Amino acid sequence: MTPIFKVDHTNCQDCPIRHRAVCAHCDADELEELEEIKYYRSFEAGQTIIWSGDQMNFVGSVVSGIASLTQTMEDGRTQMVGLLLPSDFVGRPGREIAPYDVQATTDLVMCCFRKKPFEELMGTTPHIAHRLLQMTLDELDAAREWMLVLGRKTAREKIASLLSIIARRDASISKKGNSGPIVFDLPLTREAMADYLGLTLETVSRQISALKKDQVISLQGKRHVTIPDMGRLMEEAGDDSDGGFLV
Amino acid sequence: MTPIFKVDHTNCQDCPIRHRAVCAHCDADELEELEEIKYYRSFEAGQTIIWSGDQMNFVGSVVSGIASLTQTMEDGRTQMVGLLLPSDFVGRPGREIAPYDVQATTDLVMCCFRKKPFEELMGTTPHIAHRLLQMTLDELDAAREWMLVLGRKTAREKIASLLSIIARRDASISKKGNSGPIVFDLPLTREAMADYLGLTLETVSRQISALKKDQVISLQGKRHVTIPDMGRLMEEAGDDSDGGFLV
DNA sequence: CGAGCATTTGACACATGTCAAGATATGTGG
DNA sequence: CCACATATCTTGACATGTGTCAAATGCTCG
Repeated sequence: MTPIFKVDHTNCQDCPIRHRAVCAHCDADELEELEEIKYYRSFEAGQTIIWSGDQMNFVGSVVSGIASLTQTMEDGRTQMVGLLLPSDFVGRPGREIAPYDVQATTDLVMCCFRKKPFEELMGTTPHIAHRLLQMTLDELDAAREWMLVLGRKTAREKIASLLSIIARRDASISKKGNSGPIVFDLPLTREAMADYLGLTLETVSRQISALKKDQVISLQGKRHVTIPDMGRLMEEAGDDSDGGFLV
Repeated sequence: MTPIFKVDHTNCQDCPIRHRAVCAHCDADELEELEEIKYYRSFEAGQTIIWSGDQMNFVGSVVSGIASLTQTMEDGRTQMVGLLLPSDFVGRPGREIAPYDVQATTDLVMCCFRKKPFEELMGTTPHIAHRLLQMTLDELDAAREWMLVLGRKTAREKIASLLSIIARRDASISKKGNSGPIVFDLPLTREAMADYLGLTLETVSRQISALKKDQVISLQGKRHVTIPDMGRLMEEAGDDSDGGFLV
């Protein structure tokens, strides 16, 4: 059933996330140790990778595709609490039980490590532990940034915030000149966007239509977005338009 | 002006947060190194400890009292993104500029470390780095828990969630038998609660009145709260009442 | 070509925000 | 110790943004 997507590299040296993932700071020796406990897994869009409450017997990195972390209340209300992009880390060393659902939002490849050996490796290779601390602190900042969005922004600002985050990420990968229009594909359905933003999918749809009418964005099809003026979008997001963002 | 509150211990061995803070796993030698770069600072309720955008030249632990992290938009909307209790860590090794305001919500004592030496110590004493990773992962979980509150809960559920968090914390410190009424003082003004919950202070006030009318809570004065039935409160919070909480 | 999703749009309800007044605590100076 | 001044909190009336329910439209893929 599960299709195996191509992993077009075989060793860590050629890995596309080599310099950004949890293994970023590792030297050749350390990589060799990681190679021994790693394996690739592929998931198709929509598949659940880990169920909240499950035993977690691996941790790992997203190699390609997008995954989401979601929490669900008993009555079915759900909130996405994290969006995992290539190089992001999944799982928590030292914890047995998964606290959220992890789902593949798009087709996805993960580089997994068996949990026990990985935890042991953490103790002996400070480079891994240190990198994981950095990444966790970054995620904490991102989560707090998102708390402002959820708690204080209007629906329109929420949509603009989400679009500018995705646009910024795409820009940081494809390194275009930073003026001129930005173009990308939305990797999320309206429902996923709603779950991320704490809105309903109807409100998401309405606000996207409104932004389109006001020419803040334009759409080709449902998913292909063009942003003629990034500064304008960031104003709509309620952020400082001078983009004061520290990477 | 700034009153100096009593710090009734002089060395780390007698410190009330010795076994919970970033130094928890340190052995005697490591503590000695920390002693050399530490100093205490006191703040009175309402004082700002660090302004967003400021240079940060120290990191540290909350010894007593409560601090809050807040983000502010240009038009003045503010969202609290973290509540720091005794033993919680302030600041981020490897970062120059503070991303949020840090304020003393109550009178507060911090155990500060000069940033540079602390960062060096992190490199040489894995116990500190490891503990900081643990604590950061815990904070990340708390932040994500809070994203569900902000994004999906009603005003009444938000208030109940906040009360149950504070109640749970107080219970974990004062270790009462876990049935029977719980009593505590609210350390937050209605406005601070509103900023934490993404509400207005009027809505906070109304919902507290409503919970009081429905006998979920009772008040003696404005700040002194009694919870006759913790399970009931957690139902109101929309959480599983069987308290499925992993410490 | 038709079935099944994803998305858009409309009408209406309701929760929460806004603005304004009063009430209750808290502290200060006479 | 009292009286006033100030901050905090409560309550009311009304406005509005977002949710809910329902139907129509547009895609995608067998």
